[in-house]
Amino acid sequence: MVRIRYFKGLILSDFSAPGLTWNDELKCYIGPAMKYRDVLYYFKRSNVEVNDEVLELLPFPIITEKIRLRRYQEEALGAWLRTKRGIIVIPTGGGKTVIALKAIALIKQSTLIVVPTIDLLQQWYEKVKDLLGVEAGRIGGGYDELKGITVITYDSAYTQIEKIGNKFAFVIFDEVHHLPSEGYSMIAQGSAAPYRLGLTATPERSDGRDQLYPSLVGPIVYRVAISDLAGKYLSDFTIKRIYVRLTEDEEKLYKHYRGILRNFLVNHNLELKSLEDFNRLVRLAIRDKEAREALLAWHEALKIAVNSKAKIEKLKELLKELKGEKIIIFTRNTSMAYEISKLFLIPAITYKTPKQERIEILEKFRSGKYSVIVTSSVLDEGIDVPDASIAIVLGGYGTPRQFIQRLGRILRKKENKSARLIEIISKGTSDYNLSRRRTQNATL
DNA sequence: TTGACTCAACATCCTTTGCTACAA
DNA sequence: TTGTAGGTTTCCATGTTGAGTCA
Repeated sequence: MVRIRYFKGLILSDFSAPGLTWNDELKCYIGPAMKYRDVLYYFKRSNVEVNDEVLELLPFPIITEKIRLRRYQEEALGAWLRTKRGIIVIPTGGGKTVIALKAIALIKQSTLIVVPTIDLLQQWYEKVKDLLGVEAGRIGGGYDELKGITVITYDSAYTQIEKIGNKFAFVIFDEVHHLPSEGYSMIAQGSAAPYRLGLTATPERSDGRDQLYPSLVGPIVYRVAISDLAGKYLSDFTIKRIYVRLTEDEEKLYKHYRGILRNFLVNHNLELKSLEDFNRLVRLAIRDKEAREALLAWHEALKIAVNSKAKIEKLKELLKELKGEKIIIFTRNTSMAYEISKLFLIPAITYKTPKQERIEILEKFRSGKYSVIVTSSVLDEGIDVPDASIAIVLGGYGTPRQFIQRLGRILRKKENKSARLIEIISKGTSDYNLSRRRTQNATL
């Protein structure tokens, strides 16, 4: 007979099993709690009797479920149910939440839902009430209620997982692309939950840590692309690129800053061909004054390219042409967002916008009182943004994730509506590269 | 309870051009 | 003179969030 138990995010066992190592202090074999399912399976397969004291599950509430899934949602759920582990990839607006709620109704065991923002905490709380007929517990954003179905922020889960890691049989990671980061991955490791579901529209990470998914949650078990749903469940869409040139003054300044960078690289026999090269430059800049100047010059040049005057001129034309349409303008820098806000008298939302003001602006955008808003990257993810028909991208990162998230903002299905994403790009500059990087690698 | 503040964590951060193939 | 192996420092700036503290 082998005894296994839970202790502060770990699983403790009297006997050895794959994934466990001997610990002198605790005088037993230990491993991360996420190994629970494998360890249990290993002992059972080896015909070893187990005294299992790991889980102390919270009671599951009585629910009244009334969810009807679309066909692809059924398929996604079916794929996940085969192993009850893994990630479902569905575009924004494709209805990830209802699949997860249906899964909760089928599993019927205590469930922890991990979300990145307080906005999503509230949205999930409301959905659980609406579609399962129970009040979920909430942890984070000023709440601290532990219940059979609990919604928690990643930040709170990170600090509390040692305490609650054995109280849930099922854990759902919303926007699961956050999970592999160094700190947050501890949540998955410290949880003993045998059933795991990850949800996202954009699983790929630029740091390559998406390779950790199989061990933390399970592999991608189902994936549907935007183009698969466009026309039927999401709006049809078009993507248009408009190229502009820097003004003479901007080009002069741009070349000046790029020259500083280039001279430094040439003089020091360096290249900027990979992210590693770039990080090397960053490390150099800590001590070396010239390297620091080169890096600052790189920042300045990028700012000129991404926020060029020609883009604002083109935007002016577009706003005239698209009068009456619901438009979200996306920028890379907050300064550009505020400049446009001032110039065209458009409300701006950035991370500096107080919460109440943000709610008011979005409400007026929803009701149609505002037809155009400008934002940096706060509205990319995690906030319930009223749908628009046109997205104008003036600047952004080189990541496909941001591109797909922004596109998702205009794809909510409406009758007779075709969505349009318009990118304005400064040709012959690093802005062109950023745009190419984000669109080339995006699976649409 | 609210608001203003600080702090820690997370994310992005690289290729600027010559050539070819292909679609409009 | 040229080549190579071997560690180490989680980061120039900017944007964003949640949590905690204090008045």
